[in-house]
Amino acid sequence: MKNTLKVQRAIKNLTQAELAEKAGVTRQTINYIEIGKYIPTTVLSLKLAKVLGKPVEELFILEKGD
Amino acid sequence: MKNTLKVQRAIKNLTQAELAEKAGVTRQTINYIEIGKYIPTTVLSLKLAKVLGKPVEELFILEKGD
DNA sequence: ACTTTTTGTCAAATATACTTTACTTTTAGT
DNA sequence: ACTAAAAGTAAAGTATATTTGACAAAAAGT
Repeated sequence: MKNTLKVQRAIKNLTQAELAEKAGVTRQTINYIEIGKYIPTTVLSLKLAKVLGKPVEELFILEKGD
Repeated sequence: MKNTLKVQRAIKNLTQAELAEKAGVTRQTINYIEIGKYIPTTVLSLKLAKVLGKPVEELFILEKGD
């Protein structure tokens, strides 16, 4: 699964730390998700979608292997 | 977080086992998610959304405590 | 009532999300 | 070049998602 977090963050002009705070997780969690090391739970992806103003499907995209 | 899986399954006339198979997980996983015992990963909720033909936000809804 | 399908549940094992703390590297601003 | 902010990374610990196998309860079909 790939994601567009970096771009969406840029659009909203948010740092990883700021996004983390708004989503209620740590900065490292956001960093790892952005890099693809972690797959977030659905609760977290819904929160990120809410904060970033985009549907989950625009933030996270399934890939071949998934 | 609450979910509408049971209703969506009914609309598509799918058993838990059938939905599980289409999503590539076990029947127990679907059962636990439906009952609220498990929060699925984003990969799984995207797959469920795909199979059920509804956006993630319609299948899973954030609640107060989340 | 009987049988079959579907759903609920449990326990043990494995994988991985998330936290905390801390340090390094990169980027941006002056 | 210097400084500060932002992003990347890592290890250890905790929590929880998912699997497997198996059985009980409930629902549906005949």
